[in-house]
This record gives sequence, C-alpha cells and structure tokens, in this order.
Amino acid sequence: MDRSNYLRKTSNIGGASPSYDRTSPADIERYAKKLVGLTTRKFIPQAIIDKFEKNKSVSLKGVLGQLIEEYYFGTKANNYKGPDFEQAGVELKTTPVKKLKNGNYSSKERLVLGIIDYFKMASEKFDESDFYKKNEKLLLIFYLYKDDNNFLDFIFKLAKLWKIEGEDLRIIKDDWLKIRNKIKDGLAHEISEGDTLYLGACTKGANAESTRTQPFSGQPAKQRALSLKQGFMTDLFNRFYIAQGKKKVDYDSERVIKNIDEYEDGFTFEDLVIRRFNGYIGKTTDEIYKKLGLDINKHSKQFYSELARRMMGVNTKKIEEFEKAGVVMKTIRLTKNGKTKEDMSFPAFEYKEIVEEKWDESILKEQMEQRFFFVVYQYDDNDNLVLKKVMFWTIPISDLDFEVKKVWEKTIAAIKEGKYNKLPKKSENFVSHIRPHAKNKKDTFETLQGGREVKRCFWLNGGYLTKVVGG
DNA sequence: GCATGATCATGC
DNA sequence: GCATGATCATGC
Repeated sequence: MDRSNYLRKTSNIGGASPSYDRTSPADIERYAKKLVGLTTRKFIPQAIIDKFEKNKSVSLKGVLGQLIEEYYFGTKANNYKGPDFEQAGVELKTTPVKKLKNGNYSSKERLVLGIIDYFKMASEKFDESDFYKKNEKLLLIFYLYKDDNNFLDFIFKLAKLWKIEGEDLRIIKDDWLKIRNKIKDGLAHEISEGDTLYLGACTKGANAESTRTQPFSGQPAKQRALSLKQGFMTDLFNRFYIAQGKKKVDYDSERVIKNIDEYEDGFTFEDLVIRRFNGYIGKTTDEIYKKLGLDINKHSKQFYSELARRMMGVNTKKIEEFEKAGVVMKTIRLTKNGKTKEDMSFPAFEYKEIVEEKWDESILKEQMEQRFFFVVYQYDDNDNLVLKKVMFWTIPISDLDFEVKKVWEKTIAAIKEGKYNKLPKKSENFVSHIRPHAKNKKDTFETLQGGREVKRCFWLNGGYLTKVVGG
C-alpha cells in the first residue's frame, strides 16, 4: 500500500488528522496520542487483518510496532541504526501493560532496545554509543494486554514521548558502563541481567543456545539485548498515567537520592546507598534505633527492613530506585561465629506449572537473577544484633546457570515421576534446595498425578549465603 | 484467603 | 550443629 492510500485511511480515524511534522518530536507525540483508545484493527488494511484472523497462532506482537509505523505514521520500518524518526531523533516503541487484580497497572515485560554488538560496544563511549543515539528519545505507546484477546483488539492506553534524563540517565549510564566494562574484560559470557539496575542485558535469541563471539575472550557469550527492566517500565507508565489525571495512585515510595546533585563524580547509585550506612556499621539495632530517633514498633516483623530504609533516609515502605531496578532487600543475620542463621526462601511453585517451563524463561531464574541488597547483622557476645555490612549482590551466572539449573531440572524430573520425596535436598547441592513452604501440611498444590502435595519452594542454602556475605 | 517473609521443631 | 520438615505472622 502506498502512502497516499494510507493517508486516506488514517484520515478517518476518530477525526484524527493524518498530518504531522515528522521532524518535530512534539508533533509526533501529539499525533501518537490520537491512538489512545483505538485498536490496531482500526488503522491497518483489511488484507492484513484477514491474514492474522486466518492464522491466529501467528502473533502480531513482533510486528505491532511496524504496523503502527507503516499504517499509522506512514513511515517504513528501517534497519538503519538510528531512531525510527530520524530527523526528530525519536524511536518508536510499543509495549504492553496489564491490569492487576487490585486495579493497578504494571508493565507486562521489559522493553527491549536493541541487540548488543559485543565488538562494537566494547570500544564505544556512552554519549556516542549506538544505544544512546537511537534511544535517547522514545515515543512510548502502551497498550493494554489481555490473555484472551486477539492482538488486533488490544487498546492503546497511553502515548508519551520520554527522554532519558536526570537521575534515570545517571543510573542508566552507569549500567551501560558496567555492561561495556564486562565486555572489555572478556567477560561477556558472565553478564547477567541482575548485574545492573535500570538497563539490563537480557538474553535474546531464537533459543537459549543463541550465542555470539566476543572480542576479548574465546568463550562464546549468550546473545543479549539492552532493555529497560520491567519495574522501570511499570514506574514510567504509572507516572505518565497519574500525570494525565487518569487515576490517583498513592505510590508510597520515596527516592534514596532525592537530588541529582548528591551524585559526585565516580560515585554510582549503589556507592551512595552503601555510604548512607557508614555511620551505623558496628552499632547495635538499639543504638541505631536511638540514633535515628525512631518511634517504630521494635517487635514488628518489618522492623529490620524499616530500620534499613530509615538509615537510607527513606520513610516510605517502598524505595523508588529499588522498585524500578527490581532490587530485593533482604536482612541476613549471622550467628556469633559468622554463619547465616537461615536459608533464604523464594515463592512457592505450582507443580503443574513448573514442569511446563523452560529454564531460560523460568520463574525461578527470573527471581534468582534479581539484584539483591543484603543488610547483614551479626549477634555479639551479649546477643545484640550489630550491623556488620551492607552489600549489593547478584548470583554469579555460573552458579545460576549450572548449579541452580541442575536443582531445577532434578525438581522437574522428580515431579514428573511423582516422587515428591525425591526432591533435591540441601545436601545434594551447595547453592540451592527444595523445602516445604506452606501454612501447614494441609496447604497444598495439585500434583501432576492428580493428588495434592504440600506447597514447596526453592531455597538458597544458608551455607552458600554465608560464603556470599563473607561471614 | 493467600502470598510472602520469617522462624520454629525434631531427630540424627 | 545441622538438615529437613513444618508452621507462624503480617499485610494486602
């Protein structure tokens, strides 16, 4: 279909004008906003609708952005390295949000911004990188995803031009540098999405075995793409949505770094967070409590996490940067002789669901690959808890892709055989094991064999954690 | 009512 | 003292 034909078509959409100035970011945004409330079906040619209706197994997902470019904006999708709207420097991205049971919206997934060329990125500077030049200004078009719906009928929820800037830019740039430095060090094969905060290097490929060569090592590395993390996308959507006055949501989250001026040269977000604890290391919880002048309940289960947040200068339940980065804060308590008191649990899994998963897309991998923030206390001779250290941590990719994967595979094999007493025990692997995680014995999930078994989950072994925190 | 984080109890 | 099994407590 040629463009004039397309223009005639789009001119009928809800009174939308087909014309916009493709050299102007603001005008592109204005035109994009007219998509809100529409579905793809409204502006693509009947022939394409027919094609997808005929074969519903074909997902429109991969081509949704292209259809918008071609039939709504009248620009051909390009393979050119720069942004889609070249003169305006604007890159178009469509991305799904889902509505949660409580009525809030959350991003359905991370936003992929481009495959990493390990050879190219290794020698780039951030400001002149392909990534930054292409993605500095994004036209984000969010659509509402529904499980039972045809892609043609997903409703566009929000369109917004967003520029990477301010505190976000600080963190994204540091993330980018961290990834680039790993490539420079010949460690592209050890990159993990959990290494970084907002910008993650997620695996991307036809299958888990899609690999590429890297410049400074003979080791093949998984094919990866730079992407904005799911938590970050959720935050973006909600901020825009609230700004439009569509909905009042009390976020109850506060930043650790309130002002960008708090960043000093060479200090990353993580450095600044760790520095917040400097005055408290070596103090007992009581001393910290008094020093902070708190009036929180000492016997509450939330006491330790609240104490940690207050030391960071955050008064809300949620920490904005942690939410956006998907950082999980955990309190670890060590005994007098430096061992972790407890193993660390993950959410219980459904027997019938886990057997359908592939490792690379598994829930467990996603959960374990997150970045953790450990607040480590140790009991002293008087049985007081003393703040020992704080640290960010991501499980090394070898422990995850080898050890944890083994445990995960054994688990699935045992479930398939119906041998629920043969699930991997702590003694079988030094990183992880399976244990019950339930209200009581009656708290069960259905099994593959039609019976019921107590809810169980994966645990990180206390001994492994002891090693990690250097107890 | 349930998910989640945290912790206890028992027996070797 | 540790592995394993079991359960508690809180908040949404």
